[in-house]
Amino acid sequence: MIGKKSLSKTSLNPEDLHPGLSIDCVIMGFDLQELHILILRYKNSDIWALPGGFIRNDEDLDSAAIRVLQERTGLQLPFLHQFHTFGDVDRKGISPKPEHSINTEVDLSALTAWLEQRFISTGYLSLVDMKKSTPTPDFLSDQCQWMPLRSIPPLMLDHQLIVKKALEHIRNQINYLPIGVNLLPEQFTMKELQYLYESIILKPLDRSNFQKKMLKLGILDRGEKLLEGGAHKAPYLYSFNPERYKELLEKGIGFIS
Amino acid sequence: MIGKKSLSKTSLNPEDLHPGLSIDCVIMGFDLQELHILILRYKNSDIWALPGGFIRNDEDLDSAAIRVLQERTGLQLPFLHQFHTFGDVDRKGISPKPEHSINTEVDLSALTAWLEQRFISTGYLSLVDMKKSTPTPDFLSDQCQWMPLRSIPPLMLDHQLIVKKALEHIRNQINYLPIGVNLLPEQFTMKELQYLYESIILKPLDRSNFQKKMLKLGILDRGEKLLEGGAHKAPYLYSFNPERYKELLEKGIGFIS
DNA sequence: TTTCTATTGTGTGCAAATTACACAATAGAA
DNA sequence: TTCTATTGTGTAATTTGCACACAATAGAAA
Repeated sequence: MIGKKSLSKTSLNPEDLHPGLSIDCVIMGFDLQELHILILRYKNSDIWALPGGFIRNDEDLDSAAIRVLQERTGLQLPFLHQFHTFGDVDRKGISPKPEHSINTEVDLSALTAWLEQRFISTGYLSLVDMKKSTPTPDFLSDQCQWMPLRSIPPLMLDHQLIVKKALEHIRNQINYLPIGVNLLPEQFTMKELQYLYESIILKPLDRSNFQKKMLKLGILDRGEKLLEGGAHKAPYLYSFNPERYKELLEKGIGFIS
Repeated sequence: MIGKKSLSKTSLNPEDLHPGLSIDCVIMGFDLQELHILILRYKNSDIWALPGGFIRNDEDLDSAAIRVLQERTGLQLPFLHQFHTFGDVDRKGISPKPEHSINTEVDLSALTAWLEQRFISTGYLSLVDMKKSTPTPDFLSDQCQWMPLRSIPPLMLDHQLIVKKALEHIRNQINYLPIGVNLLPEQFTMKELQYLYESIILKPLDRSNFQKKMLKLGILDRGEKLLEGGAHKAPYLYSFNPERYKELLEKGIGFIS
């Protein structure tokens, strides 16, 4: 390696990076009956973008995605899944450019040139428990926050399209992705689980039949009653049975038909 | 553009290409009750590989894939679908290197260096009518031919994995991909259609129920009797009704359950 | 010509899943 | 104590899936 700086977890030296390719992550969470995604606001601007990053020469594509996920959410073992690679000619010019760098060893003009090239970008979908994640901005941004899907602002480049594709992917793969386990907290009510699925397929589900179907799958353990709250019969708290859940996912048997 | 050679359909000048990224195509056909894929044998070697190519700077990723498809099969409007991007660190060293070039204007050492770099590669699945395609080798190979899936030789790099992923993809998306229309000739018997699906899911289907299901979907037009051949009741020849087929694909309703 | 054989197109019965409701149970509010 | 909203469960009608039965028939065999 002849780079200005030896490789480290935080280096961003173009010489150490795989050229022409980036990663964009659609990080999904669920709260208040709504899907959320994590987005960044670039420094001194109103430009919002998906969390992303580059692939180091000594790193697998998947590892790069895991690293980006960890850096933005603080999660050690995030669930993630590659869904599409975006390669239109006009994917160039990440904005804004960095005005200064904390790391004085990095060549700023080289970095700016790097950020201006055309990038083909691989999209990764990640499903996380919002409450366990700690959103952290990257070196280009000064804000990183959860935003409900129906109120995300315009995004940089084709990031809107990437989000759309991620949503199509999760709908397509709804019976093969660990949606409940990753998006819900340890304990949840049947209604929360139903809202989660409804927010994905954008269609109402029959409460009674949904409940029976989920129970019949055998993936839920029933806990104690939920006491506080509503002026009505208290619902049970459920949790997933990890083994049965995993089994079912592999077979890909239907949560939703 | 300052390249040695102006851009043309056939140029392979590293300066004109997007760095670090390639395309690999799993081109599928169906014949004699078996799935086939198109593979290349590199010049003066026994090394087999998937048809692939690079992305030009003035070209979308999808367009590059279409171009590769057209060059290898001669088909004008091939069906193709991106399915996964392969990015492990050890994906480097396309072999063998070209010993000489027909195009003397291309810098051979630059080309060799280009072929030695690490490539991240996007996989495309294509479904074609074998009888309408004319397999054509590329500048690195001297053989291009259809091979039944169960007898493909060892392939370069991780191409075996790419084929495996393509098969998983087609199985996953079996109800959303235009399998019949693209893989079968204009007219076919119900049995041929059944064999096609069986060769994909690798499970036998009940003939009687399969037939009724397909007819009930309303995507088939029934033609005249097939006369020649077997010493038994002659089967009808069917063809797809393009409009109904397209409708059904969009809704994604199940050919196979 | 007649009979036989392999395969096609269609029918039938039963089990399982889907769908649309009905209803009793109950935590907290009135 | 009664009321209300919601939960957990039940049930009947319908659709779908699945295994197998059977008549029709093109060509081969007799």
